[in-house]
Amino acid sequence: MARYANVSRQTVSNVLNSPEVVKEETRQRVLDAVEALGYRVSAAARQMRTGRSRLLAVRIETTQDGMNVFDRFLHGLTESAARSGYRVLLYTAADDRAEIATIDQLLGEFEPDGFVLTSTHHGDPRAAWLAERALPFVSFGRPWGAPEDVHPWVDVDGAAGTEAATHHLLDAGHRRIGFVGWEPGSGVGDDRRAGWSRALAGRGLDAGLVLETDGSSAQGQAAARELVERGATALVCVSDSVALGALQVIPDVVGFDDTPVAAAVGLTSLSQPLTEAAARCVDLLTSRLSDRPAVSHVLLTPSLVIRKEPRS
Amino acid sequence: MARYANVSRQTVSNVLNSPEVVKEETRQRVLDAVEALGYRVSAAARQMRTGRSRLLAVRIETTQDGMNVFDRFLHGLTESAARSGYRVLLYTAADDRAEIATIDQLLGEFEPDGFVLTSTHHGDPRAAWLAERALPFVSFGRPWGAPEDVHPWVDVDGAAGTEAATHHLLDAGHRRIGFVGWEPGSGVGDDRRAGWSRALAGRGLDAGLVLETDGSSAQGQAAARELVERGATALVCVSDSVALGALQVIPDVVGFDDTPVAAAVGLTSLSQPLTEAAARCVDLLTSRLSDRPAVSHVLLTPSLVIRKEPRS
DNA sequence: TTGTATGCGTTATCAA
DNA sequence: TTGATAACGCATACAA
Repeated sequence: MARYANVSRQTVSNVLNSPEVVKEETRQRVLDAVEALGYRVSAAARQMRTGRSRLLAVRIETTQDGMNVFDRFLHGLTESAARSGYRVLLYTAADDRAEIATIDQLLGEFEPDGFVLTSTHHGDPRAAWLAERALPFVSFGRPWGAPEDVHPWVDVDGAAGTEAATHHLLDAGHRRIGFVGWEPGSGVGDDRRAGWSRALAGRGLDAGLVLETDGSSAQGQAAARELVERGATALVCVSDSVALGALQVIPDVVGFDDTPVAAAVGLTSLSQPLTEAAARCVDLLTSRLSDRPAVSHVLLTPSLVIRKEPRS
Repeated sequence: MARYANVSRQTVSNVLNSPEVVKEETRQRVLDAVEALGYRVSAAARQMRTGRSRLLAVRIETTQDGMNVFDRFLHGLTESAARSGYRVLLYTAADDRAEIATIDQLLGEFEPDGFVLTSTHHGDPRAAWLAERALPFVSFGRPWGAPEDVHPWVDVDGAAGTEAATHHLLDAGHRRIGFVGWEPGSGVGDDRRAGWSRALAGRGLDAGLVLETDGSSAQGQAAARELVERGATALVCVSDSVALGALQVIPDVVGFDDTPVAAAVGLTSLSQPLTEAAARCVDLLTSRLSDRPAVSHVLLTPSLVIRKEPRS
């Protein structure tokens, strides 16, 4: 490279890293050489010198029934990261402890510059572990049960979503709207439930038609049956999975996540702006990594995808 | 490290890479030091010296309707790779040309040791590009339209799957079984169709009830309507997407891929052994990477997930 | 504005 | 069986 352009290695490095310091003519000559020789910086060598890998590590998730949105988030993350000059490194882990162990190992070997945590929950040991060590990370999901700004995060406003869904049903004339949720204690589940009850409270309606499930369609269906017996005429659900079960019982149901299943069965559902969320995660992480001042968190609003007008 | 264990750096390296060459006592001392200091080899430094990154690169896919199986394959790949000491690096690309450009760039920067290609098709330029340069790669998907062993691959036997599906319907008493496929020329689609017609031929039945679609549920539904008009009493479909459409027309339908949507709507479907396929991809790649003789390809059989007995 | 020297952490080679 | 040395490619400090 340097020989080809008739300069020193240092000049080449300068052209690439601080172009303004090199004379125009020399710069052009080097740039031509870069082109001609198809030169690319070696990530490994650069990492050895700078200590930065330009790697972002993320755990790849799977769920039992496959009705999740992680794949779309991951795609967005990969794309956004690439735009900022980062690549995404994948790992798997069965639980929080295993994930911490893997992160620890990754840190020693590939030295990712940052981590993206997903599926945050109350008392999340992963966030605590990373924060303790002052490692750069962002979570897709709020620090449930912890102060709002203990670490940077991006999340989707579940409450705003279910509130909009409830209003949608109210506007169609429904007055006895139930909620099929998860067992309490799940930050995400409680948040989604809060939006529903807020909407009802806003119209002076009772928010008593609630039932908890394990998130399966089977329990969703059972819960829906009971709520309908208790007078519910429409249901807001914490997920598409339980909504799918509820849909067997009653037509006016709103799900959450807008999974392919929702589209397939004509289920109205709340769609998370996943590409946007992923992009914001990368933003937060990269500004942190380049010591730029960054906002501490981002809360996005889901949108209601209406697939069928409520009947009454 | 070396100082702590009172040996040279080289001895440490030997303990880690060729333990048999080091005296038992020294080895133990070094191992203790490794433990005490929480030592981990730096991937970057090792890569600089050896030229191997222990990275496998894969493109992350998305489809329009989200009814794909790639996420499960990717999870399996990440897990299997980790077991063999490799990590998965993700990238995105809009088309084959962009993918080749990205692979080229990756090669210069992160220098992945191997690539996993998915969604292979006739005249795939990616496989040709990699093969030309003698780069280690394996594809999940056969080299359609090329000699069987131009490169290592893992695939699922679509024909065997649709043949089993057709037999399933035949056994229930159906005699006029149609096939809803993709436009011809798609290797995967043609293969799946071949299994259906083979099963019918085996019973001396006519394989005339075929229609092509673009893979959407809408076209699946339209095709099903027409085939039913032409006398079909049951349908084998090239994908869950078209099967979903067909299901609106007639109950005895078999899909392909066993996506969450199939489970949601009670659609009988063919399930690909994706974890197994991913594991075999890693096997083929790692044996190639360590110059072990490897089988050239692996063909796996999908299994029929019966969700509803055919009526006859 | 450009060039020289150095070291990041490994491992291969070779000598002891 | 162990140790010394060199080199991978880059970026920084410093000298010219």
